[in-house]
Amino acid sequence: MTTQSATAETLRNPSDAVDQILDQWRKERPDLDLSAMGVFGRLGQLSLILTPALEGVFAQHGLRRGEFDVLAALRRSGPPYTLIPSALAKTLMLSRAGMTNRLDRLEADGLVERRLDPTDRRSLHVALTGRGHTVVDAAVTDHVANESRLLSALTPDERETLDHALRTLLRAIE
Amino acid sequence: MTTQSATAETLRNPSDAVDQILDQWRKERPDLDLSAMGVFGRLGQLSLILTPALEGVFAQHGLRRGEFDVLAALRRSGPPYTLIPSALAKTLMLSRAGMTNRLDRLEADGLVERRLDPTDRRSLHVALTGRGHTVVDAAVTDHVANESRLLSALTPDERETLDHALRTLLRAIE
DNA sequence: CTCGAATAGTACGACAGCTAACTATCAGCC
DNA sequence: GGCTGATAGTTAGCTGTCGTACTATTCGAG
Repeated sequence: MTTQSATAETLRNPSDAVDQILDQWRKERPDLDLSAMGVFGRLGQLSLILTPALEGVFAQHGLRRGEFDVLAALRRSGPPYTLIPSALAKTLMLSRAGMTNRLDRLEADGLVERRLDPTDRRSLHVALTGRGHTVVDAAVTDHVANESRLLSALTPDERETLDHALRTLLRAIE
Repeated sequence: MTTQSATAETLRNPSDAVDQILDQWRKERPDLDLSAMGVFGRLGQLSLILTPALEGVFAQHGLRRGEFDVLAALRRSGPPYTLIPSALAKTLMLSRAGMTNRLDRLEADGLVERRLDPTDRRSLHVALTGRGHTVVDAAVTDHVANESRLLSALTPDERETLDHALRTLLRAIE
C-alpha cells in the first residue's frame, strides 16, 4: 500500500488520502523533497472539510460565514459594539471593497447600521443593532458547540498537542 | 494581558492574535465553552496566511492554484496522465460545473486536452499536453521548495508533532 | 428488451470576492 | 494657510465558484 519509503509515522497510523497523494508523487517524482507536503496537504484537506461543517450552523441563523465573522468581531469588541470598516477589513483579512459589500448586506438585513463619525467625516461607525446582537449571540453559542463537537473525538491530550503545534506553526510563518 | 483563565499553554508561549480573540470572548461571553475555538481560529488564520504564500509560486508559472491542482492531479496519477472530469472534481472537492470551467481555461491555455472516451460516450478523458507536463513539473518543483521554506523555522521534532496532530484531527472529523 | 433511475458533462444565472479608479477628507510640512 | 500625500469608503468591472436545469448516455430490475 505505502511505498518503501514509509516512515514510522505511516506505520503507526493508517494511511489517509494525503498519504496516497504523497505516495503517488514519490513514485512519479522521486527527486522531490516531500517532507513538507504532508503538513500542507492535511491543512488544505482540513480547510475544505471544515468549511461546510461550520457553514451549516451559520445558515441556521440566516448567516453566511463572512457575515457571521463581521457580527462576531463587533460583538466581542464589547460595548458600544462598534468598529470602523477599515478595522473590520483588516482583522478579517478582507479587502475594503469586500467589506463595503458585506456591510451592505448586513445593513439590508437590519443586523448592523452605519453611523457617521462626528470627528472624522471620511469615516463611520458600524454598530450592531439590537437584532444583530441577538442573532450573533445565538449563532456564536451554537458555533462553539459545533466546534466542540467536531473535536470531541480527540482526547484532551491530543487537543492540547494540536493547539500547541498550530500555535508553533502560526508563530513561525507570520 | 491574558485573563485569569490563562492556561499553562498561554504562559509557556507568547499570546497571538487568536489568544486575543479568545480573551475578548471570555470577557464578553464568560458562559461559552471556548475549549475548541483556539484550534479552529488558528486553522482559519493559517489558511488565510498560507493561501497567498503558496499562490505566488503558481503565479510565477502562469497558474492559479486551482489550475495547478488539476495539473498536479493528472501528473501524479502517472502515465498516461489522464483522468475523467468527474474523478478530478471529486478528488479536488469541486463541483462538476466548476471543473468544466477550469478545464475550459486549461484547454484554452494548451495545458490539457479533452479526448473522447471510446467505451463510454457520456464521458471523456482529460489529458496533460506536453506543455502541461513541462509546466506542472516546473511548478511542483518550486512549490515543494516553497513549502519547505515555509516550514524551515520548525525543528524536525516540531514538524513531526504537527503532522501527527493534523493526521489525528483529519481522521477524527472525516 | 424495455423503461425508469443513475451518471457524465455542460449552460446559465446568481453571488461574493478582488483590483483599480474615484471622491472626499484629514494630516503634516513649508 | 495652502499644497502634498495619506487615509476612508464606495463604485465599476472582472473572475471563479456554486446550484440548478438540461441533454445524452448507460445501467439494471423486471
